[in-house]
Amino acid sequence: MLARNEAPPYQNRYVQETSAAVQARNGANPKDPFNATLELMGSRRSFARGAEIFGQDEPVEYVYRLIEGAVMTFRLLNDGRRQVSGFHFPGDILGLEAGTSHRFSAEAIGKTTVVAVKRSVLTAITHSDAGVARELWFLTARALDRMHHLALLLGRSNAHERVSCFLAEMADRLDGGAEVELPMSRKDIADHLGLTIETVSRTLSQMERGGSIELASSRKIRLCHRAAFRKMIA
Amino acid sequence: MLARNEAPPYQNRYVQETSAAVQARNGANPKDPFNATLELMGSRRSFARGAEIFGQDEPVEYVYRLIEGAVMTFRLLNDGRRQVSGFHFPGDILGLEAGTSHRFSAEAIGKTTVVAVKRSVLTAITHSDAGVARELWFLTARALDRMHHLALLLGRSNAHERVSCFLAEMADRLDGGAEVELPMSRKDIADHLGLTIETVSRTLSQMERGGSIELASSRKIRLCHRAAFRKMIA
DNA sequence: CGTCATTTTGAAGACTGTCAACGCGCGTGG
DNA sequence: CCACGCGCGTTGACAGTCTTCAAAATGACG
Repeated sequence: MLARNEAPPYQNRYVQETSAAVQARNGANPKDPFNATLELMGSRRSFARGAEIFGQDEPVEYVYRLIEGAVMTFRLLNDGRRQVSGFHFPGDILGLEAGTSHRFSAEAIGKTTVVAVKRSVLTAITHSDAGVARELWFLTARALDRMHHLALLLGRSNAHERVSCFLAEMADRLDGGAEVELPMSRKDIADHLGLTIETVSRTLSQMERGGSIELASSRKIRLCHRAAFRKMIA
Repeated sequence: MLARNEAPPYQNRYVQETSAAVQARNGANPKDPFNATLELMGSRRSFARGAEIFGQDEPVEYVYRLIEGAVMTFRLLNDGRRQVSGFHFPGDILGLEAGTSHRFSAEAIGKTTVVAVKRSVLTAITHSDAGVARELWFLTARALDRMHHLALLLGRSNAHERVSCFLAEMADRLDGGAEVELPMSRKDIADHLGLTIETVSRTLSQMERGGSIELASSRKIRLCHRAAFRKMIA
């Protein structure tokens, strides 16, 4: 019944996943070799709210495993426009790049703890350990799948669908039952969904008036009919 | 001076790429081990215009290397809305999935020839050959980078920027100098850019009136100031 | 309790979508 | 050879959604 046991729509098509990939999504499990390796070789670091973990175009020095808190990744245009590509939670791997520079920035939302592993170490391992190389591939493929989902949302859905889909996703990830405590601001949500803060706010208000959600506070949202949210964007 | 030597904006941040990845982008080079492997193990297949190469949610049987023609990949919603995630040209790898089912569909645009390689064979190799595993990772990472670029385009730019960016990308890929011969229809472009065919058509007409392009025919477009297109979405 | 950031709400406007008609190119068949 | 139908693309008028601009309300924090 727990939210974490219900795969988000864009993930449940993975008929078969490596155990490590599953564990990476569900949180720390020191028994699995891949994440155990990360934990062993890495060192803990903490970031305050708003702190940049890494920046776009910077060389990749570390790969991060998120232990606590929340992180968003995004791209910026020179005129300030921002596209938040995703929100990341404990268990997620961050900054895993095949190239040598980061293709996007990562910023802590609220206080965040990570385990940082030297990318060079990880790379070195892939030369000998094909299992690790495949694991990196799986993680990247999952990120790619999410981006396909986001592109569909951004390109072919309206504000109501975008917000619904976002809430459904957060409900799955944040694991608070029907009650969702959002760590990010309206601006962050808007920049993720390709909307403005006003439209996000208005849409949430309309949804509350329509009875599909309840806004305990601006960040604490109760989804009344989760199934309805789930099938929003099949 | 050739278009192929000018990396598109979302690629030129790869400070370092494997040689095979570079060759995969630039077209057939039988000397590189990865593509040579594909050619050796695969068999040629041809598809007519509009033919489905593989469908979303189908099990992954083959991985394809595009030899001739053009292919588009897309996701569909049950109500018919479509998001074209990308257009693919000779040298590109198609249908490379980390999971067991395709996350999107692929359809031939015009007559297309591919080399199909059993995915199981490729997978088997990754267990022993870490180099191949890393190669698959690189290819997936490049696809991911493109999707980030697309998300920024879909989420944070207007019709004019989207079309400009699309034309710049096609000019780079199609390698016809300033003259671009588009293989895809207005509908395909619209579904890629999150617009309607009318908006795409209108935008192109406006660009022609503004002097930035010339429409020799509806599919043959001449870019007058390519640099201007390049920096549209930095 | 005051200040400032965040969020909500309102009104007006812009951009894109929708609906509809027309033009063009092309293959088919009379 | 030309009429016709059909798919594709273009253009116009209008409508709708979302954005922009503005201001009030709420909440966090010293």
